[in-house]
Amino acid sequence: MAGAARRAIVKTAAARPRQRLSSVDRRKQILQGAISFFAEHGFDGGTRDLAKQLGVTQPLIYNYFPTKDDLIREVYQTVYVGRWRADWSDLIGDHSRPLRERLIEFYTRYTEVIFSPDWLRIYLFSGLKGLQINAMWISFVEDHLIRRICNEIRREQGLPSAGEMDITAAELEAFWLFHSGIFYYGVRREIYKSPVHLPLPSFIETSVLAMLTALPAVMDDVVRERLALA
Amino acid sequence: MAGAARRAIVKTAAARPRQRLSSVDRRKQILQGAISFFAEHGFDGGTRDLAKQLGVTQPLIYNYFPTKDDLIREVYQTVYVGRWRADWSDLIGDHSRPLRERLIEFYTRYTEVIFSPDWLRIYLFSGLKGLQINAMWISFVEDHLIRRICNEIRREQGLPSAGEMDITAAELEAFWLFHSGIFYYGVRREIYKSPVHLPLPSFIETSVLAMLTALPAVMDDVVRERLALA
DNA sequence: CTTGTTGTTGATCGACTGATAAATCAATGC
DNA sequence: GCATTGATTTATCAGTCGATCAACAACAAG
Repeated sequence: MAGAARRAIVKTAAARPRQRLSSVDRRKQILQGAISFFAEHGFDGGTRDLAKQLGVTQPLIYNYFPTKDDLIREVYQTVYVGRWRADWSDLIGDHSRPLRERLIEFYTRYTEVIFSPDWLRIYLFSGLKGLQINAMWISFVEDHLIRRICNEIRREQGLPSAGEMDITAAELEAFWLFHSGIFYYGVRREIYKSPVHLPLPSFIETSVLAMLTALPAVMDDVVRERLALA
Repeated sequence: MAGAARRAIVKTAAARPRQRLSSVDRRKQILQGAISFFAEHGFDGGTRDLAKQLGVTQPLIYNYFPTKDDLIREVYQTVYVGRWRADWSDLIGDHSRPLRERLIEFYTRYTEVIFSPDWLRIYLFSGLKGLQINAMWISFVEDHLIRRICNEIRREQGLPSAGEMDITAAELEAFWLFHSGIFYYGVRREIYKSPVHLPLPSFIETSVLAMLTALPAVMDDVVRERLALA
């Protein structure tokens, strides 16, 4: 009787009835919810609040993830490892198109992925927590993007390729200067909600122009130094 | 007797006796301790741990700061409002020295202040917490530094001053690109503990070179566009 | 309609949080 | 030396945290 009455209430009330999902679907739902929840509240956000946002009870989370840390680990896995696009490096090396065009397209694609509050906020949180995610992402960016782009600019300038002469520290840092500048545009806009003065496409165009003007100057400087030593 | 015995122990033992400081000194000590503590652990760090790091008991903190939020507010006040150097803008406008030299010196001084783990970590934490500190700092930087530097570069290039023709969106963002790039060097080094390829002085030199090469190019672009419209 | 499986919940534990109040102790003035 | 003032501590409260477990309920098979 109590059961019947309860069921009736449950069917009419706004408070939705017990939603019964398949094991895999529920797991996915919790993981996706956790991504946006931890992005907003940081990893110190409580599992009860996360459960409330998901519309389930807190112990249910522990049915799918043994500990909160396990859940967090999967969040990282999904957001970072899962969003790196393998074709980014291919795009950079596509000699059938002018470098300027390739760079603009690359940064358009790249920022489509990382300029989301989820991606940026979790990235910043994890950096402050001292996890190695950021250092890993940075070294990945350096190996798969920055060194390649430096090499393309060398090629464009008629300078020796990376195979013939290692990318120098000055070149790497000069490119990091630009790359970080673009990253930080996203942080200003998405995290600090600070007004930016150009829409993203124009900003990318301007940045690529600046990049392609400044890097050859730095390279000349470096190469001149190398030659002086030789 | 027990008192005397205790005093004797206390004088010799490592566990220090009840340190009785003046009200103002204790307040300062707690505030300074809070800066480094919150920088390391974030604002979710517990007051008990902070007290332990200070070598005092937890309730003592509440004798000087009514709530934890009050303490945090004073941390912000001390770190940000208190560390802006008024002479930075003067330095930039000192026409008796070449612009390149001024910029190198400015960024040397500027990074001396902000490239500390305390400053950077609290800055990043507060940004994620949604406080307005960051947006405030950014607009301060834009008004007191970036616009002035853009104006100096205009002057160097024989272009109309900011008074005659407003600094354009493209110029602002182009400069933000560099400024953020320098900021992020500090984040990579101090927060992510990621290897950087140049020591700071060389990095600043390279960045200023890149800046002074690229910005005129962007400006030419902009001015050409303006003239075409006129 | 009954039974078995399993997704889901309510109740609860111990540890820890910010905060309070009363007790204690060190220094100062007399 | 003694009393007073105020800095500091001990003890404690209510609330929240991550985590556990037995009870409950939805669906499928028989």
